Amino acid sequence: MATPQQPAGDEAGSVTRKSRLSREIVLEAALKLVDEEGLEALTMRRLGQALHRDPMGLYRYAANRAALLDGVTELVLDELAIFADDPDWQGQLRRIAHDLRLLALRHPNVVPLLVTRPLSTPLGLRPLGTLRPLEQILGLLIDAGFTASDALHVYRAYYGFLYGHILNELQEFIVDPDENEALLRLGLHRLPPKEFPRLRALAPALADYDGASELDEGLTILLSGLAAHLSAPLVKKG
Amino acid sequence: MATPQQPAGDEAGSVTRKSRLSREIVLEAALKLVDEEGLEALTMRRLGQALHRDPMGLYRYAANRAALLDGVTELVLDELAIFADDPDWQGQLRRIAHDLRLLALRHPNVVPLLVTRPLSTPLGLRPLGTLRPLEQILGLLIDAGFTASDALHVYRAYYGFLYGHILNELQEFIVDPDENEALLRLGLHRLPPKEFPRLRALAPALADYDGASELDEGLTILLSGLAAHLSAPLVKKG
DNA sequence: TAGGGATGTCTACATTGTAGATATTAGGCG
DNA sequence: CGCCTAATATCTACAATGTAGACATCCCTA
Repeated sequence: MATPQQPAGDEAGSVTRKSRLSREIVLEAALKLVDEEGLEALTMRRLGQALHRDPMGLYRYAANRAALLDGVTELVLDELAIFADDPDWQGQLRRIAHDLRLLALRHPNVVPLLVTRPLSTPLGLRPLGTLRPLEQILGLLIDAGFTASDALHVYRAYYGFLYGHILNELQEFIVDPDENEALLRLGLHRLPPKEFPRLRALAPALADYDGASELDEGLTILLSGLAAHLSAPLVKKG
Repeated sequence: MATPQQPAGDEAGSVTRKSRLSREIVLEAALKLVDEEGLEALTMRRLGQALHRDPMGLYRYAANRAALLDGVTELVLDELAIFADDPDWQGQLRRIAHDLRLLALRHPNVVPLLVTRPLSTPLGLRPLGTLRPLEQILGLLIDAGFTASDALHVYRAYYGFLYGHILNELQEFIVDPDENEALLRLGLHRLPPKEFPRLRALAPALADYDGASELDEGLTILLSGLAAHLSAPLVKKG
């Protein structure tokens, strides 16, 4: 009578009688696995054993592995909150950018999915969760006074820059944080000095990358430039 | 005696006696495979059979599959020519950007590698071929009068934007080019109208994406903004 | 002509995604 | 209360992958 749901067919004694699964639970377990052990650790069998389930059962919640990956990206993007009614579009875009940056830093192993999956899925067939930010930002810009097609231009430049920045920042990677010489810390000592003089000389600058402010400066340039070149609404700051 | 090199142990008669391999030949075959059939078609066995060789032999030219992928990205980036002595840095960066864009359009299946591989390899350990553009652009900017650390800032903003644009452009994908209604062409008809009104309304604008000019406009904004915010050299146009 | 390092080939194995058959459960109707 | 049906869970099996390790063969040099 320990497990009220089960009529004692399963005698083996492995106690964990599992509560009903759901797509959300599965995806969250998948995300956890990716966060902790990387993308290639997310296999059906590993995920199954993380959930104490038969791997085959997971196919009820994701048609195949690709769909599972899509689900994970969707789950991550859901963490991004967009308030489409803020009239300060520049401020709003700035906030979103920083939010997405932090999200990427929190889930670095998911970033390849974020940038890669859409490349193999036509716009109209993507998971809705990944299209929602696009729709919402378009709404934000249109509400702020942009033409629909100008809104699209702004969105493209903005999102392009944002994703590019995130990729850049995640790439500049510290090999050995214990080392205090910048050249060594970044592994740049391997590079032939003749061929890569400036890269090597820039080691210290590379080593202290302030991603947030670098992103912010770029955004300032880009957003004000966009505002100037297009049918810019007047609003600027709260 | 048909095959002079072989002392008649191999009787089966498959005639093609293969000329000596080289890393370049292997990588070029790999690139061809990726271009024609996509990334996941690049397996050791498929590549082996494309070269009429035993798959195991390929491990002499690439330590493992990951190294093979790195080699392919290196090969592709080698197509990019950078002339570090041009004093018109803006013009030069513009040209490079368009070159890289075209390169990406020519090898769309390689783009995931371009943006993804560096994420799993620390800067100092990357294939030299992928670091060369960075070094050269730094040289270009420094020669044009930028501080070394300003050059790095410019590079980051520039390359970030460029990669972002390329990703963006490759993502906006036509599902059914035969269809002449934009909504259908992009597969957007699947989206619930209530939730995605602007995206659906923008279908025509999405359908004719002029990547080159979109890239160019973004660059104009970004480069002139960067020049204004930093220790900008005076030179502008040839 | 003999040796030896480089190069090529074969077999084998662990791991993956996933199809398909089979067992087990839960709920509705007599 | 008991059976039938559909959902759900589990097992077995298979083809494909990367790659280790043993073996065979080549070709150049001495």
